[in-house]
Amino acid sequence: MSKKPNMGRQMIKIGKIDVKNHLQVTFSKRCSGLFKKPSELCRICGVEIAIIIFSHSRKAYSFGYANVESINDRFLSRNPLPIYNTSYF
Amino acid sequence: MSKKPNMGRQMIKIGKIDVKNHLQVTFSKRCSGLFKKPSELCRICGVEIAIIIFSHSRKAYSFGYANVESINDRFLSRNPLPIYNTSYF
DNA sequence: AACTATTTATAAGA
DNA sequence: TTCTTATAAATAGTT
Repeated sequence: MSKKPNMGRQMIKIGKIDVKNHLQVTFSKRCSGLFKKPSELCRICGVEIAIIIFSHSRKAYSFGYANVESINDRFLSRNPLPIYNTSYF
Repeated sequence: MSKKPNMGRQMIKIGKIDVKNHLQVTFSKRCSGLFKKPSELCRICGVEIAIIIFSHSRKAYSFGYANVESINDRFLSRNPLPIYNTSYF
């Protein structure tokens, strides 16, 4: 049969992918991985995390992880919170 | 000398850590890891990503990754974008 | 903060 | 898009 062995994960240099199909696949794979860590950090350390992604088509995907304790805390304090810092724009 | 061998990374169950010092260390370690992936996704796939973390003390840490191309695009279109989706609160 | 064994994420291929 | 596999990357426990 002579199967070609799997090359496994390769080290890539972090830069813009120009092959459209490859970009789509990579984006899809990485997106699904992206949300695990914040979700875990929230559950482990009890912080709240929000992630916002703007795709090329300017669609906004947002994901939030929050625990009841800190939401309640914030609600009671009625302290408006900054959403963006200057680094964002 | 008889050094005890390092146990290496252990699998943890994802749940709230109650030991304060341990939590601080874990938060610190994971936070530094957390921002690499979005940053890479931005540079690889050319999307914009923002992350917001609310700590226990209600301090907000936000980090944004954006490329010039899409910022410019958004600026020109003057299209206001939703920041939160319903899952956040 | 550094080390390292091990788990987790993922690039390439199917 | 989903699975497999080899390997890169992240990290839990230790020092």
